[in-house]
Amino acid sequence: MTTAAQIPPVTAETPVRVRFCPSPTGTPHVGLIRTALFNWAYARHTGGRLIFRIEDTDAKRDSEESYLQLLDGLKWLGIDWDEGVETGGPHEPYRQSQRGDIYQGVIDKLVAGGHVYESYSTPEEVEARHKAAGRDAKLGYDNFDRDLSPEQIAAFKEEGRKPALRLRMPDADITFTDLVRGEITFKAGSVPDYALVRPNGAPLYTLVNPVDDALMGVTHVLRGEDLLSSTPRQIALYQALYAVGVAKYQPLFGHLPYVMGAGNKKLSKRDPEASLFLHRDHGFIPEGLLNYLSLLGWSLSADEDIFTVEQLVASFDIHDVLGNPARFDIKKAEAINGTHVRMLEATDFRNRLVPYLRAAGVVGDVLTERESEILTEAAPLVQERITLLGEAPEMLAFLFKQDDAVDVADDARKGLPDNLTEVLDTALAALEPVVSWDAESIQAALKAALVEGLGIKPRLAFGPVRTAVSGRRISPPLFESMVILGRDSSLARLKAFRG
RNA sequence: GCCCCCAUCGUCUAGCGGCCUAGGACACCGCCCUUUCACGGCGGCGGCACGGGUUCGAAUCCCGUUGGGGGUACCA
Repeated sequence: MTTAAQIPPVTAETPVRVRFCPSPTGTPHVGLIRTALFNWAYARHTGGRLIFRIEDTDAKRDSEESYLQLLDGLKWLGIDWDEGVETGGPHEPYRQSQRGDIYQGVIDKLVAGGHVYESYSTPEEVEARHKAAGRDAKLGYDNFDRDLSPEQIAAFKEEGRKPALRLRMPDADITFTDLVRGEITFKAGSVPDYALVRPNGAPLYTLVNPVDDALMGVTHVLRGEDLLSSTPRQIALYQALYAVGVAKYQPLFGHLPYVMGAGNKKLSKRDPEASLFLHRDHGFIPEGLLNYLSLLGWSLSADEDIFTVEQLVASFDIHDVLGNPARFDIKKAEAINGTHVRMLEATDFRNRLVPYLRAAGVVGDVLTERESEILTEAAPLVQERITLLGEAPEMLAFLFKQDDAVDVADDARKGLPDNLTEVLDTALAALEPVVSWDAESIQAALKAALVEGLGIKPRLAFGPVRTAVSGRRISPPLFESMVILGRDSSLARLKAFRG
């Protein structure tokens, strides 16, 4: 721009202040979380501060429930903030719905400084003018009210009309260097004057978002690509805010690529894959989800896909973020989660299973001593077999059931051999004299009797035993499972299954 | 219509002029390990959208085309 009284830019020496400022509408979306994560990682990487602000200026769409979910989600993931709702800070309040007086003060200054003007045109009138002139109605506002004469204004007032307030866009190209995309120029005249305040006096997002960023001293605006085209308007506003003493400097902008769903569409809130809590319910762990989300537009190195949040923080730089949209691939997300599940320390893993077992009704609200013991012994058996914690209940349920309550799955029953009774009888006879009830002894006894004695293949020999004990075709390692169940339970299940 | 963004295996990406007969991961397909299922190991399949430049040399720089996406609100 060529305007005089340039607003100073943020420099490398300016302490980093980033913000995450969602609107509390609906349940947390993975794209939103990725934005929060990158802001957080950049703040932590640079030793800067993260501000958490709530943009609830649309009473019709915002909800308290959604606000609470945002807090819940961030807390679960370990994304914390230095200033903002709940924690407070030097720029309170952090909910825009409570900042009306502040905005009014800024509006007054903008009006007094002549940066905004009254606009009496209704959207319908603008559209009608475009049509009358043979232009596309989609052109947007036509700057009609920019130079209204005092007489015209008086006439509108006479009619009882109330004006919206619009920012006068400078008549010059607007260029800025996007932190992820590089230099971007919007040609002069391509952005019409836009509304900052509704005719009823209510401030719009277009005003309050930059105003709060300015007031809170935000240095790096890292947000979704969908806001890229509103950046020239914000830069123009910043000039005005600087002129009236509200802004100290011009922040840097970085527009993060979209998180796409299947096909070529942005992952929508309707899409189940977009729901943070659905992923949590399925058994994603924070480590795994954060790792995967980081990979959407960023990478640690050429050949490492698995890393911790500490590594993310140590290496994350907004300048390394890619500009192209990334597809959310649930398969890869799960694979990465699985790797993190396996990296968990055994006790930690065991404890994280509890809520999932509880939700599935496998254990009660409070673990009994026996349940706790079973879980401790069984958890290591499934840690390498699941990618999502939610897979554990189905795999472990049989260990917590009464011997007469084991249900047999259809596919398990279908795979049974013709000589089922013979196999079970032989297994029973081999197991009864086993003195030391440990995995090695059980395996040795069964192998000798079935594989060597009966001459059948291991998978055919152990399959019936597995089904009798667990009711499943697939289970944690059989012998270890029988150890956990104990001799009495194991034999009782074999007998019961034989009928 | 106008404005803006994006373009390497199916997907996420490494690559920032010679190290590239393009590397890794997920997915997929084989084989090995194996009491099921996994895990793990080994191997395979598969890509620089197209066309012009610039250069001794281009996936890398420039222009164009095509394709995709977003914006064009008195929503955020």
